[in-house]
Amino acid sequence: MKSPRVLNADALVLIARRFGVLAEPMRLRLLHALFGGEQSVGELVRRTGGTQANVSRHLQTLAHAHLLTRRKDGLQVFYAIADPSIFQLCELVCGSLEKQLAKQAGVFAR
Amino acid sequence: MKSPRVLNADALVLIARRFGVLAEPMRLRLLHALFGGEQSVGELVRRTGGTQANVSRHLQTLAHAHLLTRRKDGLQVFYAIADPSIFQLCELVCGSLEKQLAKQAGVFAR
DNA sequence: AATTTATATGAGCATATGCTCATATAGTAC
DNA sequence: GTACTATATGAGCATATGCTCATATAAATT
Repeated sequence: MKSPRVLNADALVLIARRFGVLAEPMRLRLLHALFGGEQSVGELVRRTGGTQANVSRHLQTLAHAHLLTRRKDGLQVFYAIADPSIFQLCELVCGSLEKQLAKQAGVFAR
Repeated sequence: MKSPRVLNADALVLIARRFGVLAEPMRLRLLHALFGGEQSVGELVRRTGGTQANVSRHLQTLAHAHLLTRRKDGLQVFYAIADPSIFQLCELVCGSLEKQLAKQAGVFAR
């Protein structure tokens, strides 16, 4: 175990923003769809069932946060996961939630 | 590496909520203050410099999300970190942000 | 019971966020 | 050039979120 970080106000704002970017189901949906690799916007629209405008906006949000890379090829734009820590982040949160829900379920399961 | 999870819409909403809880500087401040162990509300008010009302609200939010435990003793209420995955979560995000900022700094540092 | 202390909460305001529709931009094909 | 396709974006609305002030609740003290 490392000693805990000391965090100043600015750092906390940055961290909060990062979490905020991950705090939308559609953005998580997009990240999830990109787990398998680079996809075009159109492909992501099809996969997620969102509107083109909305998907485009969320992709921008993710890209501005440096969680996605953007590559333009002709008419299409391809996005891909830029920050592999996303995978671990999702694993951590999913694991924690699963444990929590299992515990809650246990209250009834006797 | 484990194979990536399959996530349905409900799961994504839960995960998004969890991230949302972490997406406020004051809540991160409170978690950070609790890294060293259980604290009373009053103590947390002093440490964070927030108002009593605001700190109390944020603590509730964190407790409702099962990230904090609540223990009442006489007049005081003590909160503590309930989910140790928080530590790893913060480490991950901090590490990722540091890397990102270092890269951005490098653009100028030549 | 009345007073004091610690915490929680209702109400209201201000700001942020997400969504949609329509339109703009940029690249391709003719 | 014109027409077409893929993506981005401005505007406006609806909802969510956070903050503060005042007040409520709950426990301890006298």
